[in-house]
Amino acid sequence: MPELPEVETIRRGLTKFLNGVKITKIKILCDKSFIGPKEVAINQKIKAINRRGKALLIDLENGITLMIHLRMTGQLIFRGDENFAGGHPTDSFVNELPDNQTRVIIELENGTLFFNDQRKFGFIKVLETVEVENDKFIKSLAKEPWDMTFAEFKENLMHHKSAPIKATILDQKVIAGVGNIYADEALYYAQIHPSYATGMLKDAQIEKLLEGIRNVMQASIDSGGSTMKTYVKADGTKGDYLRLFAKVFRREGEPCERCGTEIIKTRVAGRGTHICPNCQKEGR
DNA sequence: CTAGGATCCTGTCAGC
DNA sequence: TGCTGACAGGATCCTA
Repeated sequence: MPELPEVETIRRGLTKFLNGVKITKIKILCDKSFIGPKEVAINQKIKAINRRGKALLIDLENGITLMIHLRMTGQLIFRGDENFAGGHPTDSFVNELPDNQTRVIIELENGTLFFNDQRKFGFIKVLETVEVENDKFIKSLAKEPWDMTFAEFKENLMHHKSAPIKATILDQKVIAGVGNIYADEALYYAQIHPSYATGMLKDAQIEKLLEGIRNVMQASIDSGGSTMKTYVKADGTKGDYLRLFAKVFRREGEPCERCGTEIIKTRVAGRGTHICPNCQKEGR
């Protein structure tokens, strides 16, 4: 999924259910999915839940932090008096758990948190809270979109002058939290072709792109991200949270909201890419 | 140093 | 039906 808005949505949701709650047991079903000694987290209360880029950081009272990265297919599903689910949206949000994609089970005083991950790219990692900032991934992460100035963004971009702009903004060292959905959405917003060479961008385009990244992510957070609520609507039918804010992502064949031209799907930087071929012309 | 491709892993879907 | 290859909301490692 799990790009910045989805992780932020999970952070907010889990904070509501897990803050101040004690972890009683951790069951690891897939060794690859849990890095470090689980014992240090047992019988510890959750003190705070933070986020950096796409990484979720669960701080415990004893100075331990559980860093969770969902990568492509991770999901966190809480079952208790109330239920909450976020991450890669699949039927596991509502199915009986554990299921065949459950990798770690964290039992708490007030319920159970399931870490599900079809492709096993994601992980939970045990760190000392004071060492989080020295973690290789966290350390190399650029600033959050809302903390980054135009000048910083431009400087980071210009380390990749010949790369396609889409590849550049997917680089977490350039700006934190952008993934395949928001890259496409932000480039559509700024009317820049994803293949355009980064070094060719004008200041006005860079400005618009940063604005686009912020706006599309904020719109997703405001719409509730990919949660159980957006996955299953109140009447029990399935929703699609992408439709709440996405203008191009998975909308190939539909008319562009701005000009009516049919949105197409293509391939840039090795990733599926959605554009309006009229609003985002090659070579600009 | 950057750029681009392969790689980790499992499941699904389109096309024979 | 059964097989095959492509692809998937991410990041790292390897090579040029």
